[in-house]
Amino acid sequence: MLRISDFAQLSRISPKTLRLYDRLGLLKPARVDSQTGYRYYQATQLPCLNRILVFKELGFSLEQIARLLDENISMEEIRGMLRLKQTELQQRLLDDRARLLRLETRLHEIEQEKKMSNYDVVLKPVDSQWVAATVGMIPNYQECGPVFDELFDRAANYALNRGLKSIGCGISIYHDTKLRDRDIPVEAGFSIADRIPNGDGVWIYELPGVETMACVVHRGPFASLGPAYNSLLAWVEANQYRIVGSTREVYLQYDRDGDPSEYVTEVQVPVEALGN
Amino acid sequence: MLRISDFAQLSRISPKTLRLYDRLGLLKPARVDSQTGYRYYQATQLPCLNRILVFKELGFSLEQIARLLDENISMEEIRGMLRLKQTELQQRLLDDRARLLRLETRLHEIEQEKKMSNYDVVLKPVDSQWVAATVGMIPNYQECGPVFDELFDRAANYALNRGLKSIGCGISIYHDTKLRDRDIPVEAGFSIADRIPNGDGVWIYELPGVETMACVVHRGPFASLGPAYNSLLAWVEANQYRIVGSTREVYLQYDRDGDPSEYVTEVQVPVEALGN
DNA sequence: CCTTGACTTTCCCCTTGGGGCAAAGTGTTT
DNA sequence: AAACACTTTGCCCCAAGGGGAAAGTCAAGG
Repeated sequence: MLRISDFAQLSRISPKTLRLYDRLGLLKPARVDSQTGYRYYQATQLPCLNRILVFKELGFSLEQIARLLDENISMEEIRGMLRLKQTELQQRLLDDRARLLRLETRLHEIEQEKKMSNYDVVLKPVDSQWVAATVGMIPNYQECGPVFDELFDRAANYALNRGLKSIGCGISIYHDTKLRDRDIPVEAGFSIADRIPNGDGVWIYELPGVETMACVVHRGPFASLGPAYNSLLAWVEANQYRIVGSTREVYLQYDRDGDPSEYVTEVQVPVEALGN
Repeated sequence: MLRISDFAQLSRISPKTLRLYDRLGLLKPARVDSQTGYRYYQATQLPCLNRILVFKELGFSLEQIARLLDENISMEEIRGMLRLKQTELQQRLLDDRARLLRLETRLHEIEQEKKMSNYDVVLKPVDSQWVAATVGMIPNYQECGPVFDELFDRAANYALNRGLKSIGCGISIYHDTKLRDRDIPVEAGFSIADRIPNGDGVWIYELPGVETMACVVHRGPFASLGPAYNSLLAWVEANQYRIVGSTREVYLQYDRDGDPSEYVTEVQVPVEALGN
């Protein structure tokens, strides 16, 4: 009969941990002195402990291990749990590889430019939302202000006249950004909470959600959005994603008569992981 | 000015989490009403939050992120932290790959044999230890009992006559196991707590520790050690390790006149990861 | 036989990054 | 003025133990 610290030394598991395993029912001591509460173990319990350690090393929680050690468990169920853990591990490998790539991209950037980019690209899902949108065409990216003003005004006036008490953020959508850099078709509109009918060249529809949207937030006038786009697109390429939809701009903070340096705009582009 | 849940919706971060970041100094609200304690945020704080999210996604702790966002941090220090995280991630990738391999090995075993092996192989470091050992030669693995008995007796008697109050586990070491299966040179001895001089063909020396020892525990008579060896060696090969030292047997529970089915023996083989 | 030191027990608090819930206070709308 | 949505702080919870305290237990030395 071994005392707890002897068994601990034999197995290289701390007494604290052995007490925990006792409490959780993973490994009961061979005998517990009912007078003193002292735990006594036997060397024959080492194989059982080793099985616990193997499962732990494979990434199972102590609760799952308790299930795996249960007498009444079928081989089928064990296999199922292993399979589940397998796909879980595979997923984590993929995630970690992507993470490492992002980290190395950032390291490169720091080492090349001696500073950190002003833009941080995040991936997030975007929910679908109802919008009141107008459609137009801008001549190019420099002279689009007046066109947008008119499009947004039309959408806003229509929605408010139709009884909406408030409208959400302004949103614009650029289609075909790759094929042309002039005479670009755009949508401009607002997210809305309540549904109203179409009319006056204003379409009410549900802008679909996007599972993975690469986003960057820009602060300042629209004329300085260029670097934000550059950062976003460089990130997408460096981290092995592919653009799978239309670019959006969300005007989080905007006041036509306010200080442009206070504008806050989120640029969003739907992406999909390239590699596997 | 946005209330906490508005800002939460904008950033897809829960109010709870925003409060936590406030408390940890990661992201203070633009204004806190001193009367009510209400937190008010501004859209211009989104870039800062996004930087936090990026670092979090890279695997940094909130405490580390607080350091990374500190104004007084140098580019050098940031680079250092990123580099550290990089090697950490690389190591985790290696570990996870090994883990996955072990898991798949086990799954294969279950699917082939419809049951789990009786032996669980664990990796652990083994410390160096002082031993009192004798050297001998066994004709083969079947008829080694008498030789071992004599070798162990000699070592034990010598140690006890030299004043040692107690001796530790019996240990035997097999050299050259690959080159021959008969006339095998072996060492047999005991771990000891105090150092005594050599003599009578008994060597006192420090058995070196092993960084990574693949171990399996067998319960039962020595004659049935074969399957334990088979499991251990099969595991080493399937999981891409290489044997880098002499096999050891540690007799954790042994009584020459006791019931052999109660014997507990640990078979140890020093290994090293093959792949990289 | 007694003391001493090593060991063991239980109990409580701590770690990360929040989630859940309760009570009490605020803000906006009808 | 009441109703309802929102916010605040505070407390407990998760996993797998680590650290330490107070009290009890064991074996060896004097």
